[in-house]
Amino acid sequence: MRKILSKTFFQRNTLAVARELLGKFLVRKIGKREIAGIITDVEAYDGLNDKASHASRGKTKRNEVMFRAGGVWYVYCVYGMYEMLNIVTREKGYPSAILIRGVLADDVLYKKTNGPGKLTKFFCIKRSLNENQAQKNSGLWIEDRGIKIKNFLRGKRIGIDYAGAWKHRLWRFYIMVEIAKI
DNA sequence: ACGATGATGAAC
DNA sequence: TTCATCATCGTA
Repeated sequence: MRKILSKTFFQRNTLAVARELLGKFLVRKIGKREIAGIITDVEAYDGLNDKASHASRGKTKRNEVMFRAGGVWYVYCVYGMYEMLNIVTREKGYPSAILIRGVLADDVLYKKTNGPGKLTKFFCIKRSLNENQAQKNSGLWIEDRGIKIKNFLRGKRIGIDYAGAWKHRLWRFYIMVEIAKI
């Protein structure tokens, strides 16, 4: 089973989408080469009130894509070095997105993709993908390949100590993966 | 524990 | 135009 997730999947409650992204496949195609990995770690950033979200201080040039209808990529640079990959959710006008923090491709690649900055580096994801649809024509999309995640963990979002009370929200969803010794 | 490294947004 | 901040990572 291989089904590319459509706009309607993303244009729903952000926390529900985040939870359901666990076990889906992130697929990257550059030329003839295709690489894919199971999504294992995500964080939700939802609405204007969420003080951890870029949207909390209103619309800016950078976060404008978060206000669009769900199903497009939001890619930005943090700490001057790392690209962060987010998928926009909800309907047009509601700012929200999900940060993809971890992907399991294979045992070797896992070590390289355990973290949002490493993930984008090894999937060759750059800011040129910002605003693009999560569909084949952009070279980056998400597929349902039939994996069902029964047990997952929730936790606080990483690196948002500035967010006041919002830093305690359990809006990180992730699964632990046992890695065989290489 | 800390420095790298540069885009961003708010202040001036 | 300046300046503090930052959804991180590698090294120690």
